[in-house]
Amino acid sequence: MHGDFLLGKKAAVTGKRELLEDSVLDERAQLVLNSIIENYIQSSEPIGSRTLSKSIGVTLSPATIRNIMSDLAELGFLIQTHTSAGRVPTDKAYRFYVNSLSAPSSVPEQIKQKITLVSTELGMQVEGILAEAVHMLADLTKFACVVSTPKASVSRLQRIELIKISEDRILVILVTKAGVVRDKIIFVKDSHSQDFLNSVASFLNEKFKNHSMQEIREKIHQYLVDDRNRYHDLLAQAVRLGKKAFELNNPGEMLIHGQMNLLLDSHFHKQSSVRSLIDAFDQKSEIMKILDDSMRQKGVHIFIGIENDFEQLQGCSLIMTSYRNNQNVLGSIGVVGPTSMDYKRIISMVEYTAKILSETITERSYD
Amino acid sequence: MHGDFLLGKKAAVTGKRELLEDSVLDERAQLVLNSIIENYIQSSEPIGSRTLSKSIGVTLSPATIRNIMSDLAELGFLIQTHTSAGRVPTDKAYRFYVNSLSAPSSVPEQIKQKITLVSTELGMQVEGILAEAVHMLADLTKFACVVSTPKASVSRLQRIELIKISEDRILVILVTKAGVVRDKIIFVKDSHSQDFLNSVASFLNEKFKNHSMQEIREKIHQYLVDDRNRYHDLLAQAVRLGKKAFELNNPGEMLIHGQMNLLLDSHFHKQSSVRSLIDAFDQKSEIMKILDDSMRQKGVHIFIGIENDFEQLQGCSLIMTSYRNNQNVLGSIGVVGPTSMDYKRIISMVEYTAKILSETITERSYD
DNA sequence: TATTAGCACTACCATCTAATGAGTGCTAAA
DNA sequence: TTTAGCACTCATTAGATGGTAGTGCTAATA
Repeated sequence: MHGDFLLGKKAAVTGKRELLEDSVLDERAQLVLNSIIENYIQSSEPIGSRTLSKSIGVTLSPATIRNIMSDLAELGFLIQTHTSAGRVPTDKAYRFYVNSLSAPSSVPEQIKQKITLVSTELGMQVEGILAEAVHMLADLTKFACVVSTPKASVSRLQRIELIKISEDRILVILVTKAGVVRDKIIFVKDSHSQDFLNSVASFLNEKFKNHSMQEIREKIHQYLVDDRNRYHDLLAQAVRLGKKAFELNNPGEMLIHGQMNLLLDSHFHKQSSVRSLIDAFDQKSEIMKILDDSMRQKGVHIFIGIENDFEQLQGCSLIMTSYRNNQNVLGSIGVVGPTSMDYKRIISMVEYTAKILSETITERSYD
Repeated sequence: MHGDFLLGKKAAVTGKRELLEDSVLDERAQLVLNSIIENYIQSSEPIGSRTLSKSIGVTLSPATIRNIMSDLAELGFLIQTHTSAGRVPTDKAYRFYVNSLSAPSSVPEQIKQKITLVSTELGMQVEGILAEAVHMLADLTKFACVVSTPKASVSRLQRIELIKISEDRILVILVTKAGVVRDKIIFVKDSHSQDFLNSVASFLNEKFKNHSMQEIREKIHQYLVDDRNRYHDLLAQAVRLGKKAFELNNPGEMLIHGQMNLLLDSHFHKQSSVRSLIDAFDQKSEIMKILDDSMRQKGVHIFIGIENDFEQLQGCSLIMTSYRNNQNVLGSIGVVGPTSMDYKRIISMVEYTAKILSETITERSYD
């Protein structure tokens, strides 16, 4: 009865025990737990036995529910903020809830209409489309939203240009099939004429067009370990410049939007873990790592609270998935929100947005 | 005795009346006013007569100070939040205060050491340097910080590349002397071979290198209004493609950092004008306009609260100045903070940062 | 045996009250 | 012109209070 969604790292490790406990929960306990979670997602207020007894479908007296709740609390699914308060779901409860979602619910037609990327019409590049997507998803979910720009290493070369900037600097421009333009400067010892650079560039273009950056790096490495003297000067130079040009040095970028939404969110507003979240966003690298990881496997990835390796994110949940063109997985997009978010809704939105994003980028790829 | 800083728009309009009132304030009143302002900048709490009587250098009894305060309130320099509270400076008071700052105070050596841009070392491009600058300034001031990327229109062409993407799409890459790489896609009716595009590009490069985008647009316009038939086919095509390629369409970008700082700032925390500020940042266009404006005139530009044309910014103050390379003014950088910010300190920091930024970018310009 | 009703108990929350204190304005004296 | 003194205002704080939503436990019930 488990869902399609992959487990977060921590959850995956403790998978067996959870399974065990899942089966320990009888049907009624599951009903109560899910009901509490859904109520809490709506209201952000602790749920009491009386409230639940009314809102739940089946007729169960508050007392009965209290007993069940007490059991659930003992199993670690619920906690009380204080003695006489209602119960609140734990991260473990959310994990249980998410796993029990059988299929990703479809996005309501009304929302679907809002998820469209219009920037296609303008002569907009990939980065512009990503910016629009991240903007839209943040507005729609009212949480923070992140997207990683296409990894250079996986995408294929469309064209390389070498432009002489000064005696010792060359501007390298890489255009990938995915529609991303990357530029960087390399430093050289010997001065080259622009004409020479043009020859080198056209050599590299001829040789490496349509190859992935990864492949190109490997091939160049090959050339270099081969006895260099066999090649004439142009080739040797081309290879040497090429090595520098294709070195991956930019760690990949990431766009964020909607951090402010989190600050205004009632749930974060109460518990003031905001500060650490802000730091997490400023630091970027950790979130980048998570985005990278979720590129590697298919499907939607969910990290709930404590499951996050990065401590400062342990107060919230992340929902991530990858986007692609027709050739490669390019990057990932996702949402950062409170652990008490409406998983069903957000998951479907992230999924659908990634789908639309993939389609849009595929259209604009240079193939 | 007025300072070097330009007045904000509103203030410039009402300049005469202010001058009049300035002279109405006798020396003692000025002392009291400045003292209140500086106290308030420190504490963010309304200042009472007794407190002031102690902290002020001269010996003046609370009663006397009360009389002076009462006058200042009548002139619109102070307000009370409620009957029995101390006095708080108005925007008008800040304007008076800022105008009375004789010279920009120098940045403490300790801070100067923190204001350095290290990204130069890496093969980092202009945008990276700007990102670092905005980051640093935000961290230093603990407010929000904005910077506009170099305007394409003012900077000079280093090189243009045309790359065939598909039958009807051409990727245009513009490299400017300022070190900015811009790319965009243009759509064409007739298909061209890459060889043909190369000829066109080399023609445009030869013809327009070192000219500003503005000039280039004008020249192309000239060609077009001349009788086209006089030119042979290549030229005609080149001009037509050039027109599209050099059309300015990207409205200019802007980088923001440190919005979060504002949310945590005690002063904004109290009065909840935060929401509108967030909107202002999301909307970008209005802030962009202010950045643009402050490119046009030299010096530091200060907009205090109500002086801002954009309503949602009327709860805060902006301090802006331009940065440049050795050829042109490229863009501007500045800080957005509460009206009760420490103007002296912030102004000097913005100024110094802009200076360092200009130097760094000049070093990296392609001349 | 599982469920439910009843009851005592707990802790939060909003409301009220009174006391405190920082501040003002005004008037009269120096 | 400056200052001291006094009455007054209003925000803030601390206690006290009643109400409410919740729990756990026990005994009765189906």
